[in-house]
Amino acid sequence: MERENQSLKLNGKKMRVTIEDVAKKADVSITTVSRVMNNNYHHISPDTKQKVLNAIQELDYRPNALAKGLKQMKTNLIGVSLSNLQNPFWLKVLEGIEDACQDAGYSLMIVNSRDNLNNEMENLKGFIMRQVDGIIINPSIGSNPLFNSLVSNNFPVVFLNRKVSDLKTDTIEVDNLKGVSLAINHLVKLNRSKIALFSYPIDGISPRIERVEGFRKAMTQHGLEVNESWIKILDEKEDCKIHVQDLLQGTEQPNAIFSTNNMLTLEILEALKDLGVRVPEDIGILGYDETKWSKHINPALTTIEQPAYEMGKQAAKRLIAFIRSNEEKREWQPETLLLNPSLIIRNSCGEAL
Amino acid sequence: MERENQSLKLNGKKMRVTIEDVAKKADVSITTVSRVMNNNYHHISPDTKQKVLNAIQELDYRPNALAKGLKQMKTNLIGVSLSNLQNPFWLKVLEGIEDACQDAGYSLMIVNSRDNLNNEMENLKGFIMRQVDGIIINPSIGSNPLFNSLVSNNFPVVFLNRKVSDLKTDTIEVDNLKGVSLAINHLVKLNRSKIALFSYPIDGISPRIERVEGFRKAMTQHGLEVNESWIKILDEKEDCKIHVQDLLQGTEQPNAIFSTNNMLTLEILEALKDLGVRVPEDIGILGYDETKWSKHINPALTTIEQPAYEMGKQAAKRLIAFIRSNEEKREWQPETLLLNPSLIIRNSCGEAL
DNA sequence: ATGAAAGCGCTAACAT
DNA sequence: ATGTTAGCGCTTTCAT
Repeated sequence: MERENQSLKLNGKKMRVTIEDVAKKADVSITTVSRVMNNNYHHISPDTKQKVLNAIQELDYRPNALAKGLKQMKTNLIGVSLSNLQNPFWLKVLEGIEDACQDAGYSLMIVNSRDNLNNEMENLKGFIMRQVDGIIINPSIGSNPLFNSLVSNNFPVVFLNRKVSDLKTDTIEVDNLKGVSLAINHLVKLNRSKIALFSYPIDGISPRIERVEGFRKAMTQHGLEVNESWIKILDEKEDCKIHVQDLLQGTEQPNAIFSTNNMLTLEILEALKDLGVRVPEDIGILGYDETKWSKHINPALTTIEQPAYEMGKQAAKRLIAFIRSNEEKREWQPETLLLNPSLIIRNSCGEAL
Repeated sequence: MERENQSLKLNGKKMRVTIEDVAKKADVSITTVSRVMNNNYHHISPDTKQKVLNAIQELDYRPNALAKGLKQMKTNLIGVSLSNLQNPFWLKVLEGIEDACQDAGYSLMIVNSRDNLNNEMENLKGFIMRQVDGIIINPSIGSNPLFNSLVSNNFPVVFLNRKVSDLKTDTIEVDNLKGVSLAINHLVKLNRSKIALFSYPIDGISPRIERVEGFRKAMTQHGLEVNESWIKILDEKEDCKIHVQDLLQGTEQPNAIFSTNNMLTLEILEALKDLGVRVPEDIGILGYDETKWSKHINPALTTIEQPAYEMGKQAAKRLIAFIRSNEEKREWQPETLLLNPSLIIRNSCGEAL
């Protein structure tokens, strides 16, 4: 084959500069080039080092990560699989992941499974084939059979937010029971104890389970009764207005709505506005997750804040420790980290009334 | 080396199943395995094919994409570099990119340069080293010296939204002049012709330039005068309230604000609220970009919508065509695609008054 | 219809 | 201090 003009443009096609080209230019062996790049092992004379550095610069050489990864069985790539990138909460998480990974020299491969199990499986397979060093995953709906195989193979995975039953894994969660309790306490304190709850379908998703369960628990603790018909579970595609309407047509009416999801909160607010119901005069609303817009909507939203950035940061740190531990053939003990939510008080529950 | 128990778990360490393992299990050559995987070339007897398929399944084999990519000089990976993932506009774009790429069998490597030139350069270098087949980039602030080298090497790149001067490239843009004209027409029609403009720093960013220039142009066309002190340029870290205050303290006051960025709009709205200025009674506001929250803020925002999803989709399609063209050693003619914005009328400009 | 072998670009023993 | 060489796991030419 035409082993020669490798480093020339072939009819306008991109040239690829390889380590060999650098070696030739610097008049050293490729090993030497490799060594100065990774400033590895044995001392190298300042002279040759400089020669190599010059050659690299002149040729604008960039090592082929595929070759390097193939050889080293390590890619410095971390796969991040998120269930729903549209939700700004996850972008905050992502920022935490990004920062922690950048510090440690890892790049990210981010995929969006859009709460679809099939997408998630395809994405994970892609990660595996691309030989990522580890995976951070916010599981989508449904139980993914691949999780089991990953975990039992001791592959570095950290789960985010949603617990995966039966698996002993690293998981970063936010204390949902506490979050809900914060919310209900606040409402009760404001004499808004006739509380309705809105949630997207539970579908076995742990935070959703915990928020609804936590709701019952918190209500009970306050000696309050839970009106089952005030627990509204609805699909993302469903018309929220119908449920809100239904809620307001009962014999008795709630004086507060606890929305367990930030996107859902927007839907509820719109329905309320359409129906001419005033917030917070007629009904209070308390949301989950702080967002860019929380304080700008009308009225400014009282909400449970989750430490999203921190969550991402911790997940990445944990994963990287996991990866290192595997590299050094040490044992790894999975752990669950529970972060604390907090309450941001604004005006949507009638605080200023 | 212990070439044997390759496919066994080494003290809990993940096993790697290779093509060789499959070949052995199916009692064929690795070539044959490769062939059935890629159902390539020569016919293979149904018998052997089935044997191989079985072996693959039993071993849960997944080909190593690094090795494959190294050999084929092709990764089926597309790098996406965005200037600001926090802005929901870009997530919509991303969705379009995702859909188009998935259809064509490409995976994405998404990075967030956070409007920082250094990050952007590092991210691009990472793309190159990882041998992505092409890059979609929304340039961050500043001129990136790498662009030149990419483009002149005929490397498949598509630019999004921001034009890169002097380079003959594929670029997908939205017609900013038209967008601004839509906005100003609307305002004038509502007798809100004393218009102030808010923008983030121009910094040579083409859509910002065009929106401000377009503003002047549109005003002139309506025979309106541009009050220079009403053109407010401010940094993301700056306190927006000061500028709003300043605006309201002049001898003459605007009756409308045209905000050229969706994040900025939230800031302005907050400042206005803090200052006790009513929207739209005292002043109207018209924003750029439609978002999830646009209709939920108070009052519902009248805004210029950009076809974000379409933008992403077109960019990806264009890039993939570029890649294919290179693979087939055909000539490629870069083009600029100009998409159309539209006006979404709600209540923030006093439409209902 | 199937297989042997070269080689993609790199790193890491193992020389010297 | 530097070089030689054997792979990493795959695809692809060339044999058979």
